[in-house]
Amino acid sequence: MDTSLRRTLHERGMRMTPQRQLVLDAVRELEHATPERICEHVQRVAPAVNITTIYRTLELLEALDLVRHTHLGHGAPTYSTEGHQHVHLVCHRCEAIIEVPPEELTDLIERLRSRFGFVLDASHLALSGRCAKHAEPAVEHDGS
Amino acid sequence: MDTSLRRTLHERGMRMTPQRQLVLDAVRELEHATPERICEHVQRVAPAVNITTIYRTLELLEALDLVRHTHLGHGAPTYSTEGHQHVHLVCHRCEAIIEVPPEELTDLIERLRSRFGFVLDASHLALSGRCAKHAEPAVEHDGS
DNA sequence: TTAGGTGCAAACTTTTTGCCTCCGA
DNA sequence: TCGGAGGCAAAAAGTTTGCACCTAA
Repeated sequence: MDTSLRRTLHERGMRMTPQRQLVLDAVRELEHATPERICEHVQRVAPAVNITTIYRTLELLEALDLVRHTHLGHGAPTYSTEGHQHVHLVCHRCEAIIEVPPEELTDLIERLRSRFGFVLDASHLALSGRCAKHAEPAVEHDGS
Repeated sequence: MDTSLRRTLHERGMRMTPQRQLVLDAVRELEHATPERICEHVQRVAPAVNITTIYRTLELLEALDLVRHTHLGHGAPTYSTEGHQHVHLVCHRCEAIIEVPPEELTDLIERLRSRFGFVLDASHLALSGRCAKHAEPAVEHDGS
């Protein structure tokens, strides 16, 4: 399955290791997992794996574009893979997260690419705003 | 200028204080400032103000919808106000940030509101992806 | 036999908490 | 004089670094 990972690593003088495979697997299985959670997951199979290795491996996998991280609200970032495609609408009044299909962004993606040459990563995007329940602002801004 | 802030606080049994005014002013002046930078800025005028107060005040102002935070890349979040309107395209291969006018999002905002009741906060949005220079992925994903 | 990779411990950065004091309504 | 607010110190959370050891090429 990860022949291409092994090859990519080898091309760069790096090695495929059980730890790297386990971390990648964990990211794929968990989706939106923090380094902490990934570590716990990996340690169920290989208890000796250290959280330092998790961080180092996540950094590596991200540099190889195999995983990506997002800040959903406060706290630790969450990691996911391209396979996990959707957009997150994060309410900044409550902690609600609405997942919507990436098709909502098709037009925007096209526009950003043609105008700015920017390739939007729609595989896991977090957009902040207010959910239906909290649509009204907390403070009315008057003209004073 | 911040009569409305004073009133809002009072309605909730809270008080207007010099610290709160200074933090709000700092966020407005600096734009995209980290808590650290805001603290330094405030301390130029009032050296005794503690970073704890910065954090507490930012949390308060955010709850009142007067400021908002965004994660631009790694590291500490940055705070800004509604007055600072634009969208950030953050390249996750380099640290480049392209600022584009919020009008690019008009359609999306409409769609999210009508379909999901979600009010997107377009005042300072960070979209991650790859800039023109880094448009090609680091690893070619083959079918193997 | 050499360089990459890992584990471990410690350092570091960023944020939160507890507690005491101060102060305005 | 009561409760909100801020300062200070310590703790907690999250991440990085230094270093020794191990191992696959």
